[in-house]
Amino acid sequence: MVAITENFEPGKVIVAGLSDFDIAQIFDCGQCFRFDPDPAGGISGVAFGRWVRLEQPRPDTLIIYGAGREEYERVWKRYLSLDEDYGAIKADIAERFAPFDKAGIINAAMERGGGIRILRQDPWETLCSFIVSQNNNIPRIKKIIAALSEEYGEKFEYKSGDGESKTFYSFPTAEALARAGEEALYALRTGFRAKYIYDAARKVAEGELDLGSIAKLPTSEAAAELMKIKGVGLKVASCVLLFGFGRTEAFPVDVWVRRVLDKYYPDGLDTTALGRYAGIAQQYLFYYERYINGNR
DNA sequence: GCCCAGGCGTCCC
DNA sequence: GGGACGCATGGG
Repeated sequence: MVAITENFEPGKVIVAGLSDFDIAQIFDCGQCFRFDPDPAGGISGVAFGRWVRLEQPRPDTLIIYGAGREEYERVWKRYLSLDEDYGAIKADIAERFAPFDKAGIINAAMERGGGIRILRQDPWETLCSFIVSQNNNIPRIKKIIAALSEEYGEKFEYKSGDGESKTFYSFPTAEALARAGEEALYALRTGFRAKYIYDAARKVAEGELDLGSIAKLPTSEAAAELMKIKGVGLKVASCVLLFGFGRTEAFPVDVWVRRVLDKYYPDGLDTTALGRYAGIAQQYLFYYERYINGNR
């Protein structure tokens, strides 16, 4: 069911009629590193240089603090994939998996992580985030992304009508990171990834790689372009395509998904036959194995 | 202390 | 094309 927006106030948006939507799952399933539980309630964070706090008082209702109606329609609706019919998407996934999945693992995964939505994040930020993610753990990935933003992003002050205020930083541009230089990036405890972040920043800043053009390429060609960056292999490229370019067919295989494939699909799962929502299915499986079966 | 993390580049077969 | 290994750092 597509979201129905029933009430808007300045600086606050209420979205009702939701299904297949759970902010806790969306922001704690390893796709986004800039949102965290907020002391005032719910979850808050930064995207596209804007700060918002999200609350979900009931399963079918979302409150967005820090955005007005126009901004919701232009930014957050798309970011949160509230313009997608996840009921239909799940039905498509179940059908595609049926030949491979006698045990019904995908159905269990869709049950447990049923509120996940694939965010449509900024491609550049997503690229840097998943470069940082390699051989790294999520708390530390978050710390590094925050450090990059505080050091080289733009500083903003958010103030609501009722006294809520927040200082936040946008994610730095490619130009800003290229200007900073590799050594400065290394100084932020990025480790061996500093040269990778720098290479990405330099290529994008100098126009050697145009993310806008990549957005128009077929998925496999787009992946090949992204993999020209040092430190970007198939897995990182797939994550960037899925979480940053809205390519829901991209199917990242990391250690957890590898485990899922070996464990539940020993006879093989043809990941190229899973359709245009394969990446969303991948995210249900990732969440299921890591957060439900795994011990974190 | 130890193992491991949403991998990748490099070397070697 | 595939398997072993090193990599910076810090979370659990």
